[in-house]
Amino acid sequence: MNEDKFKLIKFFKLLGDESKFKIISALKNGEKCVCVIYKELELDQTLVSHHLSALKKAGLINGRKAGKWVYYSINEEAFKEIENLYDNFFGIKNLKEIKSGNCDDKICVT
Amino acid sequence: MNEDKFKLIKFFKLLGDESKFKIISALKNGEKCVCVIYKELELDQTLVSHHLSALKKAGLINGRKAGKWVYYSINEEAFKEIENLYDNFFGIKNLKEIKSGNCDDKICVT
DNA sequence: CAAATATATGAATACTAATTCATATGCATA
DNA sequence: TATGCATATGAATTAGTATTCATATATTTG
Repeated sequence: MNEDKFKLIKFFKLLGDESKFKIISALKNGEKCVCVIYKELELDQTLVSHHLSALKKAGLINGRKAGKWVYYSINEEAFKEIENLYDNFFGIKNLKEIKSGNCDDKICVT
Repeated sequence: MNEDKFKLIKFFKLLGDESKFKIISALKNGEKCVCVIYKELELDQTLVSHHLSALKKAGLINGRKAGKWVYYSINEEAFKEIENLYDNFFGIKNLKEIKSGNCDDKICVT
């Protein structure tokens, strides 16, 4: 489906940014508050905040507020979904044997 | 390893572009020459050419020249590698149970 | 060889997204 | 309540990348 394609593209676009990738990596082993994340990654607080809000908006992470702090964690369901979508689209197991799509066929012939 | 991280990020960045994503999709079932690709996707020849060269440079596709034509195909080895790297980094199977990384620990305490 | 076709390339332009900057909000506590 | 810390937000700036444009190269064919 087409929705799926865009979900995947969006996921790739987000994770294709080094800062966001690092943030997700940092959350792999469980939730962390913003201050821990940005100190750990040596990134600006405000920058991390922007990235977090993009990741949250995309549904890849969850936020939990506790007092002064906000704890972010990976949304495992979202990752599972992405992994399924990926398998449908590109999973190596789905690559068919080479079929020729050469220029003698109807699309390319002049 | 760090090399691996950058390989993954690069992959995501490339596939995060809709045109490149479509091109890879178009190659799923086997090699195609440039003219088939750009007509099929209704994209400019020169644009497709640029994207193909980026994908090739990144090692995600192979090119085979035959007369006037150049046939591109997915580099399955590269995809396998990426899939392994992904599993190591984010694979849902690798996500640990929540461990708290809260602000009482040494990093965040003031 | 001349003309046509397939592809590539480099520079110009247009976009998009990341980063920074200034500042606001909310909560905790002295 | 005044101060300080944690986080968020919006605007300004910067950087990076996609797309287009003009053109070059290679190959095939009449």
